[in-house]
Amino acid sequence: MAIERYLTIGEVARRSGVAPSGLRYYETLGLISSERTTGNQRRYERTTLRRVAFIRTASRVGLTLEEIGDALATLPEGRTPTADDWTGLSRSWRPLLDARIAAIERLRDDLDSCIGCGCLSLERCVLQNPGDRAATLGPGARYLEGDSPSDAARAAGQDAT
Amino acid sequence: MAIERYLTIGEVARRSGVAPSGLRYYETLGLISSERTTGNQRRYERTTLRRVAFIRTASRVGLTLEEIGDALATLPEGRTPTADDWTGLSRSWRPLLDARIAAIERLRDDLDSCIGCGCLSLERCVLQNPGDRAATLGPGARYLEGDSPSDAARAAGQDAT
DNA sequence: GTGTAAGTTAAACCTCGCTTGAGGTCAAGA
DNA sequence: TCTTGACCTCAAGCGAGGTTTAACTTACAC
Repeated sequence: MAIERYLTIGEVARRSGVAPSGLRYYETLGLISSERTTGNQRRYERTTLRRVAFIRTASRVGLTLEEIGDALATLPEGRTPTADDWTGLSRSWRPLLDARIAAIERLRDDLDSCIGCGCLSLERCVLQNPGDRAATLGPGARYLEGDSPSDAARAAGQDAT
Repeated sequence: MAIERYLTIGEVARRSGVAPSGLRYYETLGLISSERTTGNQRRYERTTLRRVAFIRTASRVGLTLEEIGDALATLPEGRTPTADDWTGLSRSWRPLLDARIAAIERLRDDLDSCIGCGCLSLERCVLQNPGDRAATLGPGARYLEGDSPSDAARAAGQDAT
């Protein structure tokens, strides 16, 4: 049937919106793979575009590339993933997205209630005790997940006028 | 008036959940400030706790420390911020939070619709466009985030080179 | 008055998610 | 054939958001 047209790194870059350097980086992490021409240039299968789309999508939601790699590792080796393969994988992110939405909504509502009281105090303000640390949005904020629970408990219990 | 009890960096760290190193870092960025003892040790006003709470909260939502600094700069210099000061500041984050929630919801819903077909093309299903017509529509799924200028620039650069 | 926990600085180091640069090769059109 | 642009590798750099380390000094309880 149709010729299996391989894509150059530049083509994948243009179509996926990820720079060539980014694609090479993904490859070093094992997130994508490529064939090589006799001249050592990368050639990508078309399914790579879907794979990259998935990586970008998950990345935007705040997942680390390592987590994404773990998820991608569940796709079958040695054959082109079917729609069902992708469906299962997509579905697996759903609860995570829901959790993230819920967390940020809670944050907004809490902030809303703080507008009512003007407090932002550590004693009363729910903001100081986010129920869902995993709901952090950026790489930066995630560093704080290492905070010990005792820290949070102590902070919550202290007066902070 | 009650004695104005100043707090050591350790106390602020314990109560806020931010490590001393983090507090010093915030200070270098101008997000918080401190008095010094004759022995050069930092002493914080109690309002610093609120300030730090605000910084952490905003940071969790994905704002950069620079953006947070800009917001904090609107607080009055030279006097303890009142509840009203804080209220105004909190209110100013509301649209931002709403926007973030909307973005993630959209991501989730798009992903959801893809579960139906398993494509993950998000904009135009590749499975339904065997000729990869989606490729002609420009860089991939990035539109979901609202196409930041840097993304657009990078994509454009790719096309140009 | 002394031991030690807590504080100080500057600078180096860390993770993440890439980009940039140097130095060189490959592929395709005029 | 020549030229040009796209590609290669490897190493270093960036920016955000901090932490760690080294080499001290201070504060305070006993």
